[in-house]
Amino acid sequence: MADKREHILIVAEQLFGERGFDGTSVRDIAQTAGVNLAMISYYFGSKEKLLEAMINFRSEYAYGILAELNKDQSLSPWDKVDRLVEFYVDRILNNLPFHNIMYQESTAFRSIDIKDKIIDLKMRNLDQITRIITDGQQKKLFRQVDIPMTVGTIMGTISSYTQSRAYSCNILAIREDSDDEVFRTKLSKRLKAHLKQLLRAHLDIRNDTGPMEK
Amino acid sequence: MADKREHILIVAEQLFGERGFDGTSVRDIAQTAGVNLAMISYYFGSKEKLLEAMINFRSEYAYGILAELNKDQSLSPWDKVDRLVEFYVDRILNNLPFHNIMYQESTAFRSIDIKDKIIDLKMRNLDQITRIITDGQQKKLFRQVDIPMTVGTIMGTISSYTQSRAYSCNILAIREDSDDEVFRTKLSKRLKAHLKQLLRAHLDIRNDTGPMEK
DNA sequence: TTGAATTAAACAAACGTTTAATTGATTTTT
DNA sequence: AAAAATCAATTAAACGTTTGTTTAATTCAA
Repeated sequence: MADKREHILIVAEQLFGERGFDGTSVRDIAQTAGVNLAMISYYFGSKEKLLEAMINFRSEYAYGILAELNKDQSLSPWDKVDRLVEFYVDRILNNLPFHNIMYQESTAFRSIDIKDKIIDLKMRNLDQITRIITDGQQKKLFRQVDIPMTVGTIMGTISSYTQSRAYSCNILAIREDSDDEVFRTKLSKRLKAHLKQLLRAHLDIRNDTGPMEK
Repeated sequence: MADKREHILIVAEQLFGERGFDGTSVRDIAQTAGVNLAMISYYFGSKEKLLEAMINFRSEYAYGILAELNKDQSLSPWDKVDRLVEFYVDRILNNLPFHNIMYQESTAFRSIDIKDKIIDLKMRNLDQITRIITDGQQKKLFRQVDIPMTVGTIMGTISSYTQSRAYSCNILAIREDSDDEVFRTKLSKRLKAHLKQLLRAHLDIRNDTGPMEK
């Protein structure tokens, strides 16, 4: 085992993601990770600090890519939106356990530290997406929309299908015990296609609301 | 206290909604409800069956209204979509604790009974909304969209803002300790406006995707 | 030999649930 | 009408686990 500390983090991520923070005991983690119970206190101090360490561990890598997307001058705003959708769907689907934890922990307020970290993460997301959309607006391609709500739509749509595997499999018309890869592939395609179509219509300046046909 | 059993259910709903199922002890519930600890086993059998009873208790009332909306012949599909948005935003915002529980419990699989109940609830929602949208499609007002994904968008957008009060208050530009009513009113307005605008663009047959301006 | 890594064992507290006794009102019997 | 019986409602206490954390001893490499 190369890095025992990291190994514990990954095992804990899996379990927290499946059973929730309160639904997972430190004994569960220790046993699954194949380490002694006391090692968790030894490395992290407490169960709660383990969660905090996990958020730090996973947050770092997420920042770079979106910022890069924004810098790329060669991409049109429309291309950027498509890339954005692909980026988020891929990132969430490839990190389902962690996403589930963030998802659950943003409701529960475990500690001020953790709460602030999660809000910080969300704010950065919002900030990056805001730049992409305002850029499109300045170039007269996108219409005026409620940007924070639009971000909620993107994240919320994805979450609503990562949250309940049973329901999702039902919709995707695959067996509930299907391979994880099959599940992700099917869901990824479906989500990306939907979100792209949705955002094209939502953002396009030519779709600014005229009178409705009755 | 008129109906002690119901009173326990309501208190438990509050606590589960705030702290999660695993984060709430039966002693918490008993103390907050002002009843003896043993009464919870006496009335419900177990903590898990209390949750099940709660889902039954809350599920019943939800069905009627949407079905009625579908029957109403005088409303155009566009009107129905607007009503739909208003119905869902209101219902969720007026039942935040229960919504949070459903939200959390659809990830955790507490028991097969509970899982099935939640899926059943979701399926009924999907079914009702499907009727509204296919109706609009048959009348050549709505274009072809991925209906289950669109439902996910509606529910997910709302959830993404009911899930984390701290973040939402940040976006709504109100203080985090604002009155509950203030929070709901502001969020309701914002969500309804956004979702209506979004769905108008998304569903309108005139917005069927032509080539994008570059 | 020093100090970090690892262990089994123990800790007190909290957990969900059960027990056995008691209350209080309603029904049945005298 | 009074007494007895019945049964659901309620209680304090205890049950056996499980919880997160700590201790003190031991291993192991530097």
